[in-house]
Amino acid sequence: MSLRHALLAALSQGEASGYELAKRFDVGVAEFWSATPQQLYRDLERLEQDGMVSARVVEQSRRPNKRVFSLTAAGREELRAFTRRPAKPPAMRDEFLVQLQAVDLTDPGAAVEAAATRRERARQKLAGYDQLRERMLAGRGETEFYAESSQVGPYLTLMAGRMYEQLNIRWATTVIETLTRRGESAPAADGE
Amino acid sequence: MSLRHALLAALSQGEASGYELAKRFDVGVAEFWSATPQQLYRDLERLEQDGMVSARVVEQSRRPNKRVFSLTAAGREELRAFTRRPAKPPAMRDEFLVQLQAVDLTDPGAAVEAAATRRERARQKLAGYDQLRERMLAGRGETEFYAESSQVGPYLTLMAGRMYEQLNIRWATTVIETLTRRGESAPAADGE
DNA sequence: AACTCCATGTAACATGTTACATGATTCG
DNA sequence: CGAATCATGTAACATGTTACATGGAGTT
Repeated sequence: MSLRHALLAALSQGEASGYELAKRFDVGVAEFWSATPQQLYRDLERLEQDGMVSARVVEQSRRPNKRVFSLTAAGREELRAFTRRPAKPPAMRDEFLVQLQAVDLTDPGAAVEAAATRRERARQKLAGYDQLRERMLAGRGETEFYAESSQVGPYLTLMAGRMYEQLNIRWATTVIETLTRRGESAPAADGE
Repeated sequence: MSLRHALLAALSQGEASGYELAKRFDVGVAEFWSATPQQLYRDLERLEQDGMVSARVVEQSRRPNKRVFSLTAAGREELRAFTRRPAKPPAMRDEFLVQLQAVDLTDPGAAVEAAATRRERARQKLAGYDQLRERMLAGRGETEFYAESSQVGPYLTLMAGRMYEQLNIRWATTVIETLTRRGESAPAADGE
């Protein structure tokens, strides 16, 4: 029961429609909680029924109307209560690591390609995060920012995302180099 | 449908019982794929029905008997096919990051504590990984190891786990310092 | 004319989590 | 004697994923 909380946390940064939240969750900011659009729509419904968020229809001229959600007092209270409870340990699901675990019984070429894909993805994510960071800092240094801003939370989670992608880049590079070097010296493990 | 593949990958390192796999998944090695014991038992059943693994009952003297699972030829083939398919992007679920995202509207004290817990956990995981690493290297240097071993896959995933926990330690430290410094200068954001 | 973007949803299905049950053995 | 460890499971429930549906506006 925790996408609900992720949604509340996202809405604590300001109101948004389901579609906008879907983009945030699918693409970028929320590197730490993944969800598909369908989940969002479903859980927003439920949050509304539970009185945690309220929806307001915004009519648009040459676009479909949208329902913009914002936190209610109850929602804010629930979010506060959540932040005081101990957090569950993080859970990861990484198919590429599963594939790599079994690399010794396959063609390492596929793994090298997959690592390159991973690295490229990480670079793009990192670039996105860096832009966001510039916008948040708005010309100030980190120390100034910490003193002035009321957005320390989002900044710290953004830093987590940045560090994570930097790690991905470094690590993927190691994987590529290691497997490539092996492929050269040993003539590849063909068959069993 | 991918815990199945994680199980196949785990079994590619040698046969194991459900209970043993549960420990690997719950505690340590498989930092990159989390699962509860119940899931494992259920999916092992299914894998057996599908002919991907075969079970062998091992009678034990002063312990309950156990069913030890190993890959069948079909299972190994399925695993190979899986490693050749493009991997889905990784998915993370991290409650602490959700809490931190909303830190600006709560007491930062709870977040500092949570960060300290996270750091402690990361240290313990890292220590476990380091031990495992020593055992894998068995006195050899990395270069030697890469040249000799048929366990490059597990080693590389282990490295990913190590780097990830090192990141956690560094990042949690930043969070603690930042929030503590803020708590000193500003007299804490009480109420709204 | 075909395609992408905005915007929201339903329904069916697959996975993951929690609570509970069992029963012997070893450790303090 | 109570707790932890080994070892496996069932059942109920909560979440997450996939496929499909709709429909106007702008873009190539």
